[in-house]
Amino acid sequence: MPELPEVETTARELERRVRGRRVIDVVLSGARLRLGRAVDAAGVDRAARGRRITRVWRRAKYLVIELDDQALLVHLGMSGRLLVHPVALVRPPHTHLVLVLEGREEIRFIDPRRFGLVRPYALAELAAAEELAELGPEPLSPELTAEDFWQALRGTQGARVKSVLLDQRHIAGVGNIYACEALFVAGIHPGLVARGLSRPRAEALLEAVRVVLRRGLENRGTTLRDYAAPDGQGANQQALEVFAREGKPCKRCGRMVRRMAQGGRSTFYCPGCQRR
DNA sequence: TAGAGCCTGCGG
DNA sequence: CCGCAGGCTCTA
Repeated sequence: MPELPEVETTARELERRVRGRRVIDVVLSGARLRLGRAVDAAGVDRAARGRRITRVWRRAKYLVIELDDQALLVHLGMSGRLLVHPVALVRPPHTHLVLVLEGREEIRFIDPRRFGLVRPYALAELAAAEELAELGPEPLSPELTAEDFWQALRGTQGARVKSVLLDQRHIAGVGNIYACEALFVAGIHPGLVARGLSRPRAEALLEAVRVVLRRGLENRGTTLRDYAAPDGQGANQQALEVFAREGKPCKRCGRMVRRMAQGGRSTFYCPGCQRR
């Protein structure tokens, strides 16, 4: 569920709410998370218990909760949330990690589908973490130039442009919603072979990615089902042009928005506004 | 570069 | 009951 704007919103709100607080207890559900792998319970406990939360930040769709010289790397998968809640004995189903803080509040990681990830790292080892090793550039960073992006597109084989946007090795943090929205804003058909995009169209696409991500951030993310940040739901759903709007009229040209399958995911697009 | 698989929950 | 869901990884 969560893409760059949702994860960034979660990071900012966590930072605001819990930075500087000490973790006095750690509770794990024991459930297996991503790929059916067990969470390193002893490692998580060691990394968090008794330490102070010094910083919370985002890289791609990963969150990093820094605790002094330790860190927890967290991915929300499809259905994960990180919430701040008053301490309670009874917690909602699918609560897989709780960091109990001084001050009668706790951070809860709740993930019904269990595609998420929680993994402890020594802060000094984080830069070499396998999860972060192959990630491409941050789309909102000025260090990513249109030229770089165009070269990345040109370096792909036969991949469609939509799939390339989802590939975290080329550009990090874009998911299904914002990929569809960016292609609409750029007027590009999702089925185009990425390698064949002209330099001006590549530049327009990068600009569109930035526009939709910034808008998503301003709206604190898109809540279609159950996404929520610590301070509540997002508002970006009302700004969506094509995503989840199959059969509805395009807001720009009035033609019906279509849905097609690409790589096992749904792609929403307007056949009038998005050209090959 | 598809497709399956990992999971639960919801809406039609 | 079936299909579908803001992700990622491994396989053919």
